[in-house]
Amino acid sequence: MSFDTTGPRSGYAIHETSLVTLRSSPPKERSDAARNRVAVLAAAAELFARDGVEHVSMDAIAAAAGVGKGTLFRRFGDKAGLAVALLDERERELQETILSGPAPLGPVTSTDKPDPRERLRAFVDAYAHYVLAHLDLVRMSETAAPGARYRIGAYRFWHRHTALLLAAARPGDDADALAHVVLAPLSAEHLHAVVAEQDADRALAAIDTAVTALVGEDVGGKGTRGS
Amino acid sequence: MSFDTTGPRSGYAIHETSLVTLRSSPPKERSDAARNRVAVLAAAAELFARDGVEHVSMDAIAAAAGVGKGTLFRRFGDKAGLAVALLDERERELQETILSGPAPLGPVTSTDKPDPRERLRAFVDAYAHYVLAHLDLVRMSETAAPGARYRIGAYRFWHRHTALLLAAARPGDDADALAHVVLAPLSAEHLHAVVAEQDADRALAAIDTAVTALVGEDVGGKGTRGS
DNA sequence: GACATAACCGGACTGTAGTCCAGAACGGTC
DNA sequence: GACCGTTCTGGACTACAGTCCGGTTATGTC
Repeated sequence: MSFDTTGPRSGYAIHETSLVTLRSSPPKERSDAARNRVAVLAAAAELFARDGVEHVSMDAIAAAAGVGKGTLFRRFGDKAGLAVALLDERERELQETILSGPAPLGPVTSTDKPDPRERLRAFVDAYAHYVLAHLDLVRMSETAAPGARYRIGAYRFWHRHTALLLAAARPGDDADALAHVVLAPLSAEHLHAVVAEQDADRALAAIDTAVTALVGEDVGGKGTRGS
Repeated sequence: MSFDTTGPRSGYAIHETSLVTLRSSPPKERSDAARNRVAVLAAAAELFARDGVEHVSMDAIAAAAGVGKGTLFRRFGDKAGLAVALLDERERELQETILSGPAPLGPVTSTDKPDPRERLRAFVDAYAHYVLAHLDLVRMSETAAPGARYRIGAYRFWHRHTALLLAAARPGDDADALAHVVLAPLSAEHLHAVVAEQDADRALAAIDTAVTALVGEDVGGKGTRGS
């Protein structure tokens, strides 16, 4: 539970009521600690790439990085934390686009204000692609410890974003609760299983179908279907 | 992976294309094996009730049952398998109602043929209640081993059922893929997290909102909403 | 540059899931 | 009731995640 809070990582924190960027705590990090952090991340990335995320033990990573196990766990908490650190960079990109990038993902558009329905659909699709692209790593970050998915800051970020869009698209509904439902099929565990059984395109299409049914196609909003 | 297939357990198997009841393999079970199975299940149930599912180790169960660890794993495969065996009874009840019980859950109605939309909503609600009632145990059965949820026969049963109803309610869509999406927010891991953060009623209401948006209210089918 | 203090380091240690296999127990046969 | 192939048993064994703490090293101060 005691986590690394010193390093220049974990880019975003979520303000209670709105999405806010916030560089994490003052970059006070001892030089040896910094050296080790880099060594660990490099070693982990290499071992994961070589042997597959599932077959790499924390001992092996510590050994490859030339670092003790204690150091490894002190900095990253657990296996999930290590995965989060490795994903941080790429995740940040997506987060930045969502916060301040061009439509449909972000809020920036030349004409009028962006449509929350389209933004939601675009977000779900983009996020699903992100998870699929780093499936094993994300899966580890979500399942290494029970309940990990819902504890990490990133999930709260995605949840908040989803809830804000839902609140705009479906006023009157319980956006916070609905957002969890929308995010459920985007868990790495779920996508992993579905993709293995069917294939990615069908899974993505089905998710889009469900989201579209929930919020509708676009502003013209003619319900969703008419049987 | 090598599983117990002898005992009178695991009530249903799923035929490739339709829902079929099928008592499992011939009840050929050696008397010592039967004795031990009962002892293990009884010991597990008691320890779980006393100390909480999370805090009971397989060693402890084996010891309490007066049985070796090897026996425990041979019969139940892993922790998830043990949970499945314990849930079997209650799950079977729900399955039976769905297969041959009264509407809205089952297909039996006095008037005309049952409406798949209502049946789907009823099923989702009933299943969610079932999971919530045995949250820790179901959670263990789904998360003890990675991907466990999607391997156990029960999931395939629920998935098949959901897919059949979806195929009737939304012809033209990819029912198999959509069924996975519908089941995603019903995972124990997900419900556990959401219930801890909000509460059960909001979670249930949100799930119902989403399902209703997907299939509509009833046969009268006037789309879902019109902004 | 010596000192004090806080932060960090690493490997021995613990607890648990899951494997393995030599031998015991079963149950059918003559 | 003795024999035999099959199935089951149980505890020693491995591998891994995660904890703990005495010793070490960086950094700010005089």
